[in-house]
Amino acid sequence: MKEEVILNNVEHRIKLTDAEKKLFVTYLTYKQLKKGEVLLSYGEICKHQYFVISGCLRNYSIDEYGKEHILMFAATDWWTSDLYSYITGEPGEYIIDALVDTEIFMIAKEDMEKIYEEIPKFERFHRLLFQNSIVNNTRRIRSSMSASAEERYQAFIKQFPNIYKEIPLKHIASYLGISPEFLSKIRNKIAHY
Amino acid sequence: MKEEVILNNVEHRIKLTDAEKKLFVTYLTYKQLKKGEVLLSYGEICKHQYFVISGCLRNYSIDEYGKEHILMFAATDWWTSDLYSYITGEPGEYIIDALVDTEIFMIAKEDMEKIYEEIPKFERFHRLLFQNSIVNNTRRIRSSMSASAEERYQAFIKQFPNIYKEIPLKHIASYLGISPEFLSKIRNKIAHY
DNA sequence: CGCGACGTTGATTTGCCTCAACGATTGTGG
DNA sequence: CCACAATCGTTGAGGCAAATCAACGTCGCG
Repeated sequence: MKEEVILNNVEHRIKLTDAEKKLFVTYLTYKQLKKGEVLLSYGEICKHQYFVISGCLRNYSIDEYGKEHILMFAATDWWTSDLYSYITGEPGEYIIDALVDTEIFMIAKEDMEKIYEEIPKFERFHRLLFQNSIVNNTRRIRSSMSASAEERYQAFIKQFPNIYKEIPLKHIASYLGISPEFLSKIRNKIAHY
Repeated sequence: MKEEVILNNVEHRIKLTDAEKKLFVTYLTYKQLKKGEVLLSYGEICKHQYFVISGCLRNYSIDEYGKEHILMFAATDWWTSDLYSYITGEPGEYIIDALVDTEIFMIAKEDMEKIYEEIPKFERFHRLLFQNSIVNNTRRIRSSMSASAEERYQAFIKQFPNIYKEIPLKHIASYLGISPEFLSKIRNKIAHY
């Protein structure tokens, strides 16, 4: 059951009664995305939190020269969103699309507010989820300041051993903040020790 | 009153009754730091959240070559901590010290847990605080990938118009992830249009 | 006063980018 | 099922942003 995946994810952080589980799943919207399909487009106001059941999403922005910069990937069992737009209600500058065929659950913001009221434990859930995000972001900021491109690539492979085999190299380069050509050279160098 | 500064900060996000305010302030520990004094040293387990009443803290790591990288500044009305160590209970890799004479409130982790129990609204408070952190981190990650050093410096001045005049240039360079020499050159260039 | 921390400036080096060309693979329409 | 296009990864030449190294002037402070 798809609902079990998301319930497991939630219950990893907070305990729910059967009644709460039942209530929670009523707020979920299931959606399938084809490879390449856009979930949130540029300038759109982000009104949902997304949970990936299977597949992989990417969350990226486009700079003034038209270059893409991937902020995060979201594979199975991950949450994603454009939190800035979601919080402020202003148009977002991030795009979310599917790198492969993907299944997700969506929760609308107004439903999320209801959930906070009806099951206050979810405040805690999100606090914990966000704490975790901050730790990851911190690690990323740190490595972008102190590590070379090669070191960052090695760290990426360690952190996402599944993702890096399944998606095009250019996306990894975009996530690492380097050019695809240069990543190719790094890879070649690593292969020859 | 110093307590008013922190209560204002909290009430900016959640409403508290007088009883709750009274209870909350009993958990606060006041502390004064001299310029250069270390609040959290390398390898220490971070057991507190820190709130700056006046002055300025910096939160930084040291890489394998001995170079410092500033993760964040915390000036008046800001919270800081080593969230990774705080959450996991493992030794931290960040150092927090005072850039100028500084006054803070500290809240111990075990007291924070009590506060969550006694005033559940604080779960919400921290969720909101952390959401905000994520938005800031996201902005920083994005700009480190798509903006030049000069652009980042300009953005820094805009974002922290007070801080940048009061602390040594080398700290700003460290925050921006560039060398002090290069920042000096950027500054010079800007001064001549 | 003299020392250490800081900011500046110039010369040189380097990590990574851009551009361009080329095979290999994948996808698509006829 | 083939032909062609599009996408992708690789490789090399040349360029640029920023680092490193070194020397020097200034200032605050013990």
